[in-house]
Amino acid sequence: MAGKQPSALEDHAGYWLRYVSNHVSHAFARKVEAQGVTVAEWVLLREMLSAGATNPSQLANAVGLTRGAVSKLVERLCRKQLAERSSSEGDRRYQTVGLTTAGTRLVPILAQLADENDREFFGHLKPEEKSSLVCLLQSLVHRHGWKDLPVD
Amino acid sequence: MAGKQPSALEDHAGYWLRYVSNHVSHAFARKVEAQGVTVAEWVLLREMLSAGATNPSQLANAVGLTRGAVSKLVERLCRKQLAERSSSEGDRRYQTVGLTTAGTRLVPILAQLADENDREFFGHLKPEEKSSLVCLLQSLVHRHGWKDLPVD
DNA sequence: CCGATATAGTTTCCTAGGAAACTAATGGAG
DNA sequence: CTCCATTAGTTTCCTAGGAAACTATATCGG
Repeated sequence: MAGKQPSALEDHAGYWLRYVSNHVSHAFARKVEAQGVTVAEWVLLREMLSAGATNPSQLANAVGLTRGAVSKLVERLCRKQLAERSSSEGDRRYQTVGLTTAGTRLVPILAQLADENDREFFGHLKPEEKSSLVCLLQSLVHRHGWKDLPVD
Repeated sequence: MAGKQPSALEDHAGYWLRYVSNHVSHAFARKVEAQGVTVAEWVLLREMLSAGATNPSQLANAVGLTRGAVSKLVERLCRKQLAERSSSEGDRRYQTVGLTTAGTRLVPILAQLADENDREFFGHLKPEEKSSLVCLLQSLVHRHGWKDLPVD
């Protein structure tokens, strides 16, 4: 008798993961929206602060977006005066993108919003609960050899 | 001296959550794609199996999508012969949508793919690790009073 | 009974990002 | 040197879903 019901949505850890992740991300999106940027833009801006001036391709690689997506994203950031492109003088196929002064000033503000968001949702956890959650997630990343940083 | 660096992406639990969630969901998306459906369609199909014949609005409510999105989704499912609409005889504003025979047959297959996906990513965890993860996530859902089921 | 309001579902418009075609520039083989 | 392959970045096309306008129906107050 193969009389088992098909499993329900909530029977899967992946369901709960996505459920919570979507809510947390959405809440963060609304926070950064107040600063006029999207989550993807925040990711790129933060990456640019770490990396210094880089190429779009390296950014794409670092954040797990396609070059096409990064191209559009960089364009948006430039229009918002948060980043600027400059053509490198050597190989003329390459560009260099870097933060503007305004961009550099904005990153810490966004970082604080990220901190707040994390506190809002995970702040009530005991330190060891939170760190075991993060460790578990990191171990999954490591175990499956994921290297990129998928924004979506 | 406010000499602290702005926090990095990886400093946030939300980052790891989204990172893992995106990968797990994406892997699942590729699995169900082989059956010709999307994740959102799976969610709706599974919901329709549980709920029996319902209205689009109730579905929208149950899965946390807008009515507009559900309208399009139902249309797609009908075109794929997995669901069918019928106008209820009472209030003519209401429709009833239900699974077709093909839809009913597909759900268990998709459920199995969901099971496999969960095993692939969480199967290596000790039972108590997995259940503490799920419990933690569920407690977040409860704590923040989230009621909907956001697909995206 | 009639007009105002509310509700179910649809449609239109918009944004985001992926895939893949395309452009420009480089480098390498002959 | 020339032609071809490769690489960086852009653009076009496509899909998905949200917001809000829109249509049709129903209900309620007078």
